[in-house]
Amino acid sequence: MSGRTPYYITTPIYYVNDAPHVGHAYTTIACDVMARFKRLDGFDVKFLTGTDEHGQKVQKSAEAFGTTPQELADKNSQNFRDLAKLLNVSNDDFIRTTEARHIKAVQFLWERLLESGDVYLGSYSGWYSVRDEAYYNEDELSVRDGKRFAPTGAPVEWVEEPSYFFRLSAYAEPLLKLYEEQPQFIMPSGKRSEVISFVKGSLRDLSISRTTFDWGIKVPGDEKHVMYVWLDALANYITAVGYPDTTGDFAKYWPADLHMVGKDILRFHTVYWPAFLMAAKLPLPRRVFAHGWWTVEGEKMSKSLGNVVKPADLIETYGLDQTRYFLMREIPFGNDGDFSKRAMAQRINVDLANGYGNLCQRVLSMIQKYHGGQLPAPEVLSDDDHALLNAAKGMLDAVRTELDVQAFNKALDAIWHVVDEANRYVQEMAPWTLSKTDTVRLGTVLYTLADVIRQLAIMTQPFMPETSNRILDLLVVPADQRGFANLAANPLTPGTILPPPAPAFPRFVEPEEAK
RNA sequence: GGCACCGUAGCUCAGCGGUAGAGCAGGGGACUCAUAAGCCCUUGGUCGCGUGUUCAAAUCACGCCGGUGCCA
Repeated sequence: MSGRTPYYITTPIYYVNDAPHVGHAYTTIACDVMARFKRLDGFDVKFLTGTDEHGQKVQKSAEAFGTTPQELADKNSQNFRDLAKLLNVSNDDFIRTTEARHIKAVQFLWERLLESGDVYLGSYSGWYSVRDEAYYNEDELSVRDGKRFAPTGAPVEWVEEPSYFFRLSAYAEPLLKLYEEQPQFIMPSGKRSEVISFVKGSLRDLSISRTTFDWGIKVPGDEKHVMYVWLDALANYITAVGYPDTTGDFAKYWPADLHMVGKDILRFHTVYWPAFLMAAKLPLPRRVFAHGWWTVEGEKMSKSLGNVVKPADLIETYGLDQTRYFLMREIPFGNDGDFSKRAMAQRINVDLANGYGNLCQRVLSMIQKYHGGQLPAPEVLSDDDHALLNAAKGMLDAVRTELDVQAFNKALDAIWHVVDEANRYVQEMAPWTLSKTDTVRLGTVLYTLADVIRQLAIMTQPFMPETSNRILDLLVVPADQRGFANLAANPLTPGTILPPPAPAFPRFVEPEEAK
């Protein structure tokens, strides 16, 4: 009885040569928020993440470590699996490009590309950067000390070898038509303009196989060649829904609703990938969203500066939900952002501890203090009560609208509007006075507040699952009544005995410098 | 070099033709349920510079300066 609408969302697959940093965490958390939101909103969600394991760079690293590429991949893939767990991410699958299911899918896809007539054997000569796993033109390079470097600063080497090519040049028109007809295929819109101008500037055919190393998926029927790592990698999105079997999960989930990517890999996802899919006669994903980068205290993150922020350290220092909240709230998704201790502490203290957390604490404490911990029953509702309840009622639509375009920060703004209204309501109703003058009215006020907190906690689940659930526990909301359908349908039951409250978000105090 | 985008309060940004806005930070006040939190009030900007269009310009056009991105 699955009448639920499917929703398929993916992170990029992370390259096993990298160590997990805050950028990986950011992408993954953003996807997790979307996935959790959609599930609570009644969708049948598939949320995929995983690792990209082939390529010359991995082979070289393995050689340098005196190990095999497979061993290196096994070890480092596990780091990303651990990261997902550490971040409390709710992915439904974790794909590795070295898995049999993927190799089978990619080889099948290759044959479809061959059939399309858009793959031909030629020979490639040009500059290649192993570090970037990308080809460059002569005029893009700079020369230092007699060596050539890509615009990214990565060294390049001259490669000359037989290679299969994909006739990407034939896809300029269809791609431009796609961008035109589906304006939200590439987001944010600034990135869309960049891709359009890139495609208009003429596309060259793409080399899609290599013969000078062998850590990759073999080209069917010509095993001297391994496939270009990006062709291999991009296909993970269809492997995970069962391709080449196009019934079952593929029929249900494909095309993907959202590929979330960092801005560095936008071109692969908005030019190469749709072109491959068109050639293979498969439906195209609905949206690719490119998010920005985080700097640290105003500086670019880099190994040489030694300022790379590790997710585990953030969680250790600030807490998991606090970190998730900060990353989603601090900047408009798509923009670059700056991570600073000051901004982090401010968000935690102002929004979480003083705003949301303290609201819960003061209300629940008053229920203990004035009502013996038993949830009061509401009597006649006043205009003030209705105003607050209506604000809460409006949250879901507002948040849904914002998350439909990945405006995580605006979604949180909308929720916090209600937090602020509720704190104001407490002040205006002054339950501490009512406790002496009008206990009937007191009961109504406290009940109203408790139910608004219930709705807030339901709404914050996608962003801060752990703490939200703790708040819902304090309100004794049954586990099966925490979906968005329960917002209006299942208000709190008067008379319920509530446990003694505990603060949801502690204030963050910078540890004293040890002297 | 070409094409985009950006330059608005100390900070981050919204507004994009009709008497300058929000959050945070700063200042003051009344309260006390609460995580010394919350609430109310408040200081603060010739909207990068210049010219033009218009009855009217942060808002449109052109030029310049400064910054960012993509491409070459």
